[in-house]
Amino acid sequence: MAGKSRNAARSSHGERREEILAQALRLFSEHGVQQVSTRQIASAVGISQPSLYAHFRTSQEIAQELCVRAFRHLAEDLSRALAGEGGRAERLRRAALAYVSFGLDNPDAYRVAFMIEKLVDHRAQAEQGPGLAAGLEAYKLLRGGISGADGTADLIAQSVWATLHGLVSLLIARPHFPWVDKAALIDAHVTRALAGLD
Amino acid sequence: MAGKSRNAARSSHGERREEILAQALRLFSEHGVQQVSTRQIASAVGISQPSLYAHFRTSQEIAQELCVRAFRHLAEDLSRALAGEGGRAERLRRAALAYVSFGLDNPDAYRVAFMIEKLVDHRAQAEQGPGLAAGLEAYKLLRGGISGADGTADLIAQSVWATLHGLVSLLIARPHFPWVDKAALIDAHVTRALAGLD
DNA sequence: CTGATAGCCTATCAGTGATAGGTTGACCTG
DNA sequence: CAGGTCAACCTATCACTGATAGGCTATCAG
Repeated sequence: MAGKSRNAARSSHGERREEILAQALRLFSEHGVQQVSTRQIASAVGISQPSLYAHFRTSQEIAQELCVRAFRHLAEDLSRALAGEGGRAERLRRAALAYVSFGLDNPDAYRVAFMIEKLVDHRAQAEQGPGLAAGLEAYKLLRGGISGADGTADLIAQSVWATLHGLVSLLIARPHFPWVDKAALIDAHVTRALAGLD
Repeated sequence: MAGKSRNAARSSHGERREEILAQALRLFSEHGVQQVSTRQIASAVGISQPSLYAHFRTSQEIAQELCVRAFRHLAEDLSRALAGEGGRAERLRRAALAYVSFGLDNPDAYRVAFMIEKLVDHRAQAEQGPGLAAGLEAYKLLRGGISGADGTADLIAQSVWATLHGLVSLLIARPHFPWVDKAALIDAHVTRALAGLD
């Protein structure tokens, strides 16, 4: 019955943990999440590959933690946009643009949260937890900004969200598609996404 | 100059090739593309794992071939919807609904074509070829159905496409999100996607 | 029969995420 | 200071992944 609490470290104040996250973020941004191995991360940090598992239970947990932090950032952006001055339409538009900007500026986090199919099939539904939860937070803010209190707030919010997500995810996943001018596309798309919400 | 054409089989009329594709499609649907290994596919077909490489250059090529076929299917659906009877709005709506249905019915093909980041970074841009090409074909049909001939057809078409894609990809990637009634959501979303296209 | 070749096999590779179990060193308590 | 605890790290190793090398066999054209 010796100590089997080997991997139970997870001290949230660990500096090493932060260093791992920092290097992982850098490598993810450089080479894409899927192309980075645990050995690369460990090597960048200067430790052995198994040592990562003293700080994270699985390799996915690293990506997930980065994703959660990024989405906290998004939630702040949205809050700020929605709370600022201007009429409802103006604030909504600002929020929508913030959403798109966030996705394009944090493509890896965005992928982890909304574009990657986890092992959803057989595992518990809540398994994809952190990533989804962080995204849900952002969604709720959007819904709050939309709510016409007519009972269809969720339906409209989900449609608007899907509309914005569509452009972000396509621009991320297919950067070499013959897009029209991106700035004009984003502007027109956001306008169309929010049309008829009076 | 002895025969180095080991893996250069690729006889497009091979029955084995078809059998491999059929088993791969089944396994992909059951377990998800990412969770299926070449050994599983080979085992299901009844051959050894390396034998797959006599019919396909890489494992991705299998998924890509399935994806191309699925998108040929989508192009047919869209053509049929756009060519049928009814006014422009009615035909467009039918096409949009066909697009969404296709995505939800062929989530794996859809993922391969539009949701997965290939090794885009360092490789040639055209590397992601077949999947993108097949999807492009479908996009062109959509653009053709929209074209108001006012020069902004591409911008509008890309926005509409992104709008539809957004819902499809979110429903695929996040099946456990607390969605409102899906039929109602799809209906409302398509309506919003096509609003103001007169 | 001869030679080419399509299709398959076994053996093997490097690289992947993950686990097992031992070693070190800082810290706190008696 | 002695002894215990424990976080953090190591090496060795696992099962599995996609992919390659090279040899065997059956079929078919000449």
